[in-house]
Amino acid sequence: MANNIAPAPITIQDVADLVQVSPKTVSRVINNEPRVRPATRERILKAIDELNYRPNLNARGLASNRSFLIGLFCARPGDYLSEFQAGAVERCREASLHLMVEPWDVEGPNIQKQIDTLLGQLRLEGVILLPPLSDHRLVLNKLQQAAIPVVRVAPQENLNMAPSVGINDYAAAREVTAHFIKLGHRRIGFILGHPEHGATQQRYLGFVDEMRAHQIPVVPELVQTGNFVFADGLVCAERMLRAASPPTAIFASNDDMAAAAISMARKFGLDLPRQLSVAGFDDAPLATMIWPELTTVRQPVAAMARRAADLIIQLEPRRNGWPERMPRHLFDHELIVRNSTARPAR
Amino acid sequence: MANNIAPAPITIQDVADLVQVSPKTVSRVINNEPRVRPATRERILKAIDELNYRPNLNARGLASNRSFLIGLFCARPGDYLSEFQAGAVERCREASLHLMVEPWDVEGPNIQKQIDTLLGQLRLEGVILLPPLSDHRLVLNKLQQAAIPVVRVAPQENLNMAPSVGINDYAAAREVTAHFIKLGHRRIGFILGHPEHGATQQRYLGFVDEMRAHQIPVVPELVQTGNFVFADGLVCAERMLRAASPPTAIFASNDDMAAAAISMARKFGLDLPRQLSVAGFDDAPLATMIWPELTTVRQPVAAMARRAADLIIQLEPRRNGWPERMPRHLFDHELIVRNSTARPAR
DNA sequence: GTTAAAAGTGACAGCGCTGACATTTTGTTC
DNA sequence: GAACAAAATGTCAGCGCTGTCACTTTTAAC
Repeated sequence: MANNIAPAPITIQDVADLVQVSPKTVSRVINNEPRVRPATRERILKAIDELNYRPNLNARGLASNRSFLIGLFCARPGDYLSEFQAGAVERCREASLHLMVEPWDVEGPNIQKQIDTLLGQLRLEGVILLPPLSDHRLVLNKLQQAAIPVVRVAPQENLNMAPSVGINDYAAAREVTAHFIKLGHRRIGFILGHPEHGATQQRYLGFVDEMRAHQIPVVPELVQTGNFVFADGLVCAERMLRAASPPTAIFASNDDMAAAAISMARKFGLDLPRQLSVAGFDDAPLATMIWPELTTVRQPVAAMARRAADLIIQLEPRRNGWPERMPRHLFDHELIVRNSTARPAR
Repeated sequence: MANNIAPAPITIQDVADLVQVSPKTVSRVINNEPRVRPATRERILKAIDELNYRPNLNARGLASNRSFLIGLFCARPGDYLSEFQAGAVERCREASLHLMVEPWDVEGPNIQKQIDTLLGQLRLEGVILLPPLSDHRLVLNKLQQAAIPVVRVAPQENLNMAPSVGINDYAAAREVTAHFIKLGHRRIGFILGHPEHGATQQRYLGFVDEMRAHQIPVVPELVQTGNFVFADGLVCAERMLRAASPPTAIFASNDDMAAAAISMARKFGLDLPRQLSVAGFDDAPLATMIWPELTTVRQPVAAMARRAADLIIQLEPRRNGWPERMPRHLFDHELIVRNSTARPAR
């Protein structure tokens, strides 16, 4: 194997020498500081390009006590993560930051240790918290103590601890419910998500309120709790379908569980969507991979991710303190009607 | 908002002072170097723990010209990525390294720039290449020039440029094909994956060879190329089903496309699996979320990821040069038979 | 007990950059 | 064209750690 010698790395001094200025001036250009004559800036930029100079992040970080790292904390990987990640990375790049993804074991006892290590070693410049971490008190407190900018994604409570991004889950859930009702459904089942997940409460609330608004009773038997995973959806759906008076429609808190409901309905030999309408939430890729295709709610995940990263980047410069108000950035959702929902059979 | 003062960070000097040794000795302990009296090591370890000292990565990196960063390069996020990521991160943590995920635009013209930035700025200590990047000459060359350890995941060609992890796609594909044949299928369609993706060739070869071994002709009309995505699967399946003499079975190179084949078959009003058997590859979560559930091949993705990270870590210490032989780490796959495959209708 | 080798420890410079502050240059005003 | 302010640039130390090499102590050998 060839044993290529690493070429002598180019330093800020090399650039300074070439342009005949002090390293400090080059530094100013790199960091986009003002007070550099446009002509000088031009020459330096040119030299940087010519020499193909790349500042050493370690040196930069050591001298300025930065890390150029933003964390994306999440409980477990999933589709949502992938998409979110892509959006966040993109934005980070523009600010020449880097994104590191740290899957966490939320349940485990060593979350404390994990957080200490990450904050101590990495000195992250900001952290994006995906649910259910968005509402994890311990994590939030630690982060606040360390004075690290945080953005919470789809948080449950409005803790006024950090800005957040999300959609109006409540309104979206009302829309889906209204869609069912308009089709003529009255016995509507609901599958709740993970109890600690931000969206869970809001989506359920939206469902209940819309039902109430139409004076339709919410039957306890037809409200089941899943964990946002397919397997749980199966169980929940089965319970409902076995009920003395089964639902004509099921509203699941996410697409995985909705797919499970469809799968279970098929096992019960139901004709879909005639005998059972199902709606999900998220518009995951899965939604159009099953038959019938899912009626669901689309979230602009990538846009939300970009904003989240952006907020960190914006927040970051003023190290001392959060803005007084904690803005909740709400994005527009979209009800996507496909053929998993239809008028109920007579 | 509370404006917590960042506590004065603890440095190596603090530890040294407490134990009454030189910083260098503490450094030796941190880096697991030999030539430290066990008793001294003990005392230092204790002090580190007491003070809750965390070495500053930037300083460490600057002084020793390291970065403690491993890259995971991928073309676009997906389920496979999530799972892989989790496995790799886990292993990296054990070696107190960090994983950063960099989604790349493979097609784009600026891949060159991206790579330069990443290597120049981040000075990654190693890179794991996910397909189709595993076979990307430009990327591989750059990485080799920079003398950065690389592990290729599921590579197409055995370039002898870096160790790799993967399964025996060829053998697995033969097994799936044999399964079809044993059930009594003769007209079997095949949906190829992304042409640059490592597994594509091998899987197709396995299919062809097994067909040949049974003297069953491979009908050109029934071999279609997709891109590993659902939408392409639809198109490929439609073409086959429209053929003068349509297949009784379709073998798709991955689960997404298999799901598409099922979806399309349904649109043709076929009774599944009686009138059409379908098999996929990967055992994605999707495989059990559709009906009928997919017969497919399971890869031990998480284990492969761990190994990949491990290889980087192993490779890393001896900076000068690759091992002579480029080991291909092959993992055991598993044929998972579910109900998407059955005897063909008479 | 002497001696050489090996093991253990320390002194010190410097990695590449930026913060704080000093100095020089330019622009503006009368 | 002085006098001053503002803008532009430079000087220099030091961020926290490790590499190198020098030094001291222990061990082993005779």
